[in-house]
Amino acid sequence: MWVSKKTDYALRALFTLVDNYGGIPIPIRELARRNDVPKRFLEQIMLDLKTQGWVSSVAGIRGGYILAKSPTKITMGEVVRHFDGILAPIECVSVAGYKRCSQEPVCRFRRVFLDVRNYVAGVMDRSTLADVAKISPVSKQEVTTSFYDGEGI
Amino acid sequence: MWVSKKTDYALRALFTLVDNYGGIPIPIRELARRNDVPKRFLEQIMLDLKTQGWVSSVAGIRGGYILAKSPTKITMGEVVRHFDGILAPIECVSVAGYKRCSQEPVCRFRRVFLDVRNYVAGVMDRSTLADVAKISPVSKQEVTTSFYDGEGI
DNA sequence: CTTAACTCCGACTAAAAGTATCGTTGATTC
DNA sequence: GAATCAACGATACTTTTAGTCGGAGTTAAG
Repeated sequence: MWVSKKTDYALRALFTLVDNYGGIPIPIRELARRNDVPKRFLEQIMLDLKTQGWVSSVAGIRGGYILAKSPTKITMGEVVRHFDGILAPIECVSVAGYKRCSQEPVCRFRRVFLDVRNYVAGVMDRSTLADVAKISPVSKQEVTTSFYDGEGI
Repeated sequence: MWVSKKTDYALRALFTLVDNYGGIPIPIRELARRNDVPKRFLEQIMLDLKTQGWVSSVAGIRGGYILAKSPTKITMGEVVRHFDGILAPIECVSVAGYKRCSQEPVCRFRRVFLDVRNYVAGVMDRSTLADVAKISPVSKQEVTTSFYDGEGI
């Protein structure tokens, strides 16, 4: 698994804030409860999101968090990349975390990973929070079907 | 990065054996040297590949490893999945490592990850070692170009 | 029949990453 | 000034990663 819990939790909180965009601040306690995230851990994460300028906070009673930026201006790619470093499956095909590999002149499977990288980056960077917020949840039907398109995963 | 060094090293060794398919055994020392992999670590990995039935070994002097199965019968997906567990970005869209998530009925970004999973699984399970062995190494030119197709990664 | 070059096997370890928890302090409203 | 928040830094526990090590068993060649 290459999307960490931290990213997962961050996205959960962000989408709650997207739904609430323009409304009154939501306290961490509430964000944690609604999204089934450990409150103390979410605290850390929200602080991080704030540093990134994606959310802003109001202290004191009646305080909490709101989205600081339009959901059309934040992409899935930015969020995942921020918490997990790189989107690429392997460093030799990453820009953000590129590392030279001694085998580059002869490596053949590198192209396969490059292909994957390009697809993932494309999807992630094209998906804004606003876009994704409109998506309807994946049904069990749908998952089961797609699981057996290929050999599964 | 979600492809471990172990997988990387395993693939390097496997492609050397693919090139040598039908030839005499290659000792670990040689596999390690050619592919720039720590010998003692590769030892472990080769043993694992043997258990999987992908390679077989000859003990004693003049011994070493050969591919035990046709390169058309081993896929990138099998290898990566064996060492790294799952191909999916997150457990809730994986079969091999599926775990139920409390947010499934309301989660919207899950579909994005499902999309990624389907693509990755497709590419990986369709690519046999024989197919990939024919690929020419990625040129610097090519990488630089594709890096800037989208926003990079 | 010994020796050199191999594989095989289990245990071990060091470092990093992942997943949190805790104790306090400071801000804000009622 | 009491109640409810966020802010901050430190600490802790677990798992994964990326190896290393010593020695036992196997085989071919001289």
